[in-house]
Amino acid sequence: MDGTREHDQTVIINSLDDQVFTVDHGVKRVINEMDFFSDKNFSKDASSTSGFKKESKFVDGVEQELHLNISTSLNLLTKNTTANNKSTVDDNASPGISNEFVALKSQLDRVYTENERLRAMLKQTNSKYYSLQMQITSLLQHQHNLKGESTGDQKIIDAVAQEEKQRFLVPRQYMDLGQHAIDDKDRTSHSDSVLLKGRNQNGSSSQQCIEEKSMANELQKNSHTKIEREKSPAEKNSQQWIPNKVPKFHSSQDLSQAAEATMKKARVSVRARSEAPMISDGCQWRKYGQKMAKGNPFPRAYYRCTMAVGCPVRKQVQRCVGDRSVLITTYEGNHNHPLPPAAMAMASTTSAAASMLLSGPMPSADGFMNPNGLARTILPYSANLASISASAPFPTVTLDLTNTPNLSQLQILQGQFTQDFGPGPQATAHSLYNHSRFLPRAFDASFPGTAAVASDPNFTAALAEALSSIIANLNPNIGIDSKNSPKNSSESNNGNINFAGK
DNA sequence: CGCGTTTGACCGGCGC
DNA sequence: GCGCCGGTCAAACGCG
Repeated sequence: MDGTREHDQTVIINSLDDQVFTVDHGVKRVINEMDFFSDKNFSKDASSTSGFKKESKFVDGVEQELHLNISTSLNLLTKNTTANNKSTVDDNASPGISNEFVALKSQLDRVYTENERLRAMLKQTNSKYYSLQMQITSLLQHQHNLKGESTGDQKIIDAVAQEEKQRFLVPRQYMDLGQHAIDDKDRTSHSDSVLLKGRNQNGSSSQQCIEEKSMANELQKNSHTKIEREKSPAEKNSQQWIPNKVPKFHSSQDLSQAAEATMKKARVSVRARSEAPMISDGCQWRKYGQKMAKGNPFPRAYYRCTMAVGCPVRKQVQRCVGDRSVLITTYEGNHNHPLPPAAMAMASTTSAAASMLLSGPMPSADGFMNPNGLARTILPYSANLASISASAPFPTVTLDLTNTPNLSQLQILQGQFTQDFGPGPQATAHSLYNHSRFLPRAFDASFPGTAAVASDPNFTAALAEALSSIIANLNPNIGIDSKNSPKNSSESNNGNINFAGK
């Protein structure tokens, strides 16, 4: 019965303190903080995850190596192995228990198969995002190099300007929207409804959302107040951090600059349940300030990215006044440096969401982008997950990861897509279909342990990655300029098909 | 001693 | 013009 002892080791996620335990014959041991974005979790080298190495031995005849994240899902899906925090098979099991063991084994086999499928999905998604992020980074760096090195070459400048102009054609519309939003408070309040409806089902939903919107608006408002003194020489040279003022633009060149500035000022707010002071997103942050925000008893912490000198990315972390367990993390700016795979997920999420916000092809009859329509169209299946606020000069997309939409909600998505987008490219529609197959599976509340996973901040961050994947697929303008990298763009689509096919 | 955090001061924008 | 507010700075402090 030695083989059955392997079943005694299970992984339990404590959704409250984000710690992962192994249960070895009833002895609970804390391994470490689980981080869906850490290298080790996505690494093929399972041995690097020292704490989970023992998970590798599992069931006879089944591949032994399991990744942390998959192991987590596995055990969460197998309530029989986790529900009681103890082994379901005794070392001295009688023959009468053998039937139960066989049943458990078959169940584990099924679960393992399911996890294999999920693992393939995760790997596919992760690799796709890594690829996309690297393309974005290289493109941005290439553009900056062109700008910086060829000040005397008017042709290159013009080419870059032209490229920028095309790239930010829609953000120009957004600038109109922003001004429009400022000038017309009625419309502003109307757009606010995007945030206020269709959210949490609990009683604090409105308060939470209002608080969140307030924070986002505060960010946006105060983004104007960036002052020259904060810029270090390195930052000035790198052009990565420009004052958040909204200058008046008269020429097309100014407009492109404005669009670029707007692009950098797009904000992504992530709501996730976490008892930890900060969600783990794989980046290195340094705290540079803390303030008590009006109307919120919890302090707001200010962090800046320290992975590279002069990286303009900043984030604010604050607890929701309505629900203390909800951590609101607001990201601003784009990284000016390559990111480790561990940080790629959240960075891709925020980047994709910001890109979606700023480059979404959302023309409307009146010439303005309707933020409601934007949210409804780009995020047709995630009405409870993402929302867009355009009530301030700088847009904010909010990823609400505190909820787990039910299956019925997500099953509507496909229909909504066809309705909103009409018959689109086959690859895109296919990828949506695939995602819609993936998401309900991930969110299905009927799955044992899903709620616990969903409440884990790291899981929610991983969920954000999946969400951004969908967002990126729905919006072909996101992430990379297709004309610059048609091959990769094509590969991306193919990847989606493969993503679903497995 | 170096690095990160804390915290009071300072700044500019905005509303009245 | 004044006060409020959010964001940032930078000196002081703590920790390894």
